[in-house]
Amino acid sequence: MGGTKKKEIDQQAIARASEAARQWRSEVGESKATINDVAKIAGVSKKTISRIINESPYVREQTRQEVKAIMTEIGYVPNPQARGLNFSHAFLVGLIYDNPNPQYVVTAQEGILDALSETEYELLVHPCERAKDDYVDDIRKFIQRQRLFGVILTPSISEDEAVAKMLREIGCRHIRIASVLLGDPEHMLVTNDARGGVQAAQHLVELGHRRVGYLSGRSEFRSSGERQAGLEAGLAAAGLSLDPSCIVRGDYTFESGLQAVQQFYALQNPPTAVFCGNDQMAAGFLQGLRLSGRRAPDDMSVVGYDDFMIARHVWPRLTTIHTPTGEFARKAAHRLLDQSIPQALQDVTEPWLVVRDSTAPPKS
Amino acid sequence: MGGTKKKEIDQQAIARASEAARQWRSEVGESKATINDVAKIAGVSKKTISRIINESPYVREQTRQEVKAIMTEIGYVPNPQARGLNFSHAFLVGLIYDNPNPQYVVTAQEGILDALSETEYELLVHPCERAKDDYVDDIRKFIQRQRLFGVILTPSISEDEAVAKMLREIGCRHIRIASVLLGDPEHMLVTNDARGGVQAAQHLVELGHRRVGYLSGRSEFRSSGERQAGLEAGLAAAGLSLDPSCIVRGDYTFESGLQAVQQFYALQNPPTAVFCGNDQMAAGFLQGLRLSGRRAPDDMSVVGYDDFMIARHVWPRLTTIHTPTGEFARKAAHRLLDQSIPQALQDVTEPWLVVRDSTAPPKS
DNA sequence: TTGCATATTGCTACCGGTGTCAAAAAATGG
DNA sequence: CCATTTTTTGACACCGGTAGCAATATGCAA
Repeated sequence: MGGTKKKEIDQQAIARASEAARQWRSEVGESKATINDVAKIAGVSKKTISRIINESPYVREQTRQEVKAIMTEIGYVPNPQARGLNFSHAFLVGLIYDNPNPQYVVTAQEGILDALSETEYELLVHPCERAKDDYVDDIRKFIQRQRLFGVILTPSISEDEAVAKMLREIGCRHIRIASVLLGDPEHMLVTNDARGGVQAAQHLVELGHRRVGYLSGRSEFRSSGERQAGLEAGLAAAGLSLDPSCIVRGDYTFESGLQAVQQFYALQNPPTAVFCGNDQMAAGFLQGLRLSGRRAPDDMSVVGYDDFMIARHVWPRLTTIHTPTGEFARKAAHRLLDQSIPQALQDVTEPWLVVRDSTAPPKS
Repeated sequence: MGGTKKKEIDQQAIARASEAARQWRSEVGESKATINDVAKIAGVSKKTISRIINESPYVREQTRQEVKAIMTEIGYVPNPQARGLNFSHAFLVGLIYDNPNPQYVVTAQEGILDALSETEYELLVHPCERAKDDYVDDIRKFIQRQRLFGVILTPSISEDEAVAKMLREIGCRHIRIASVLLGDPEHMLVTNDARGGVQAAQHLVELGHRRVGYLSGRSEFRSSGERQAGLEAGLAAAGLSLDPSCIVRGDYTFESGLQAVQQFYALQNPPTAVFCGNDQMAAGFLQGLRLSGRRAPDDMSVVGYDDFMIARHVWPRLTTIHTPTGEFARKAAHRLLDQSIPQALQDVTEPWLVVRDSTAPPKS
């Protein structure tokens, strides 16, 4: 042991430092220590402690170890506010979202928190309403007030160029998770929803469907358009096409899925399968089928998108496209903090198909 | 107008101050202003500005208005980090949760954010795992590192006395949202789940059910016990009782609801109605019924708890107990910040029954 | 007009860290 | 051994605010 450094480390000195810290703690009690306390105990200047906190190379290894021992002993943690005051940013990351789906929000949140867990950063959540006309300003204030280090945006707010412009202007670091590349790739993480659409199309085509409908989501969400584009591409690859009359407008809610059933069956030539823009609508669609005395997949095959819990809770359980939301969120956080992306996340770049019970070959 | 104050306000002076601010802004550009800038423009010391920020009464009304005009003009916002450094707490509130239900988390979160929206506080989220053996320490570090102003806890972590004890020790303000009164009422917000159980019982009794089962949730959650106790009390009021054999253990997940069906039907005398500890399990229960060729409410009535979205998404739609989660969260936030509770929230103290399609009189 | 109480305001130190730059200590070379 | 270079360290100002207390301004009674 030892000898890997230029100098031998004086373990005794470290033990002595540790002992001094223990004594300090017994004298002062449980009060939270500051950098000054650590400096006093270690008998060095606070600047040296600061260097150790910031992992500066200009500290003798011996000194570093003694101070670290003291820090551990007295449970010293640098005050992020004081640090932030100098760095002109807080050690806080913001999550800005307007997605109404709670599962999306929580999943993204936990992904980010997971990436942040080993750092000194914490997560601030900030829902926003694009309906309000001052939402861009609201976000700006949120960032500037708390001097955020950076923000992560999720659809649909991530797809809003007005927000992106504002972020550029105020010089706020950011990562946008969106279904398609919009601005500087540097700031984007693309979920590639068109690929999911293609897979849905392939699945349905393989089952033998020739006439497929699409239930779109809210137009502010690019994802809806991307998923549709993917569906069209997938159908085209099989020599099929998406009949415009087979496109029904939804808004990503359960209710819109419910109502869409009537619209599809009002067509003179209804499709045999419907690809829904998300699971919520697909769940509503299934309920709508049942309300009209029909059943999936016997009367119509249904494919969802997202693979959230609801997909397994409905009956029949939904065939859907799985989006690795949590993984994307983790990636976004790592990117935001300029960390390397863990190997396990490297490969996660695309959605994939999950086949359950809501799809089958067409009856006729 | 005017004259309500002892002194007349010199509007011209205010206009002049405003003009000076405008000029400063045009000279300096978009850089963010500090208290020093404001002081310089106003021609007073920064302490005076500080007084105005903190709404000290020891400022001449004239001065206050001039300075406020300047602040508005240059868009000055005090740096919460610098302020926090003095107040020895950040302007941050933490939400500590371990509830696996995304909808619960998001609803609570948005309730808190709503209450916080008019304040200078922001919300930090912190999920935790009680399974880990250092979770109390983890929470403590979270609070101390960021110098949180206070925290709001939700079940089940809110029902953990070890955490409450730690919070008391480190002197951290906190509000615990729980189903039953546990510690100091000062720090508790009680959702009164037993009342919900009573209502479920009453509903089923009124429909004519004489034999009712209970599907319990995870034992760390007091809510499960409370809901059961309410059910028992409600049945007792009608001269009925909860047969211990009719109590099946679940864990609040969909899957446990699914599996519970078999267990109830394995009884030699199955109940005609089952009260499930939450909606997720009730949804699973409905699916379990269907998988075994049965239907609610024909073969069995099912009541859920929470009234989250899932209750309307399943088929038949769930009769359930509505918990005003968001309102409780808002209340908690107001209490934490020592604000008065808005009138609209005053009355919201108890859950209520929502009748949908999963309950009906027993067949036989 | 003076004298004293009260209302306003500013000076200085400090919260807990970091940047700059120069000094002190240690290593190197001849 | 001394001069020179490289490492390590510390003194001091400062980040953007707040606290304590003294200083100044103002009001009012006498």
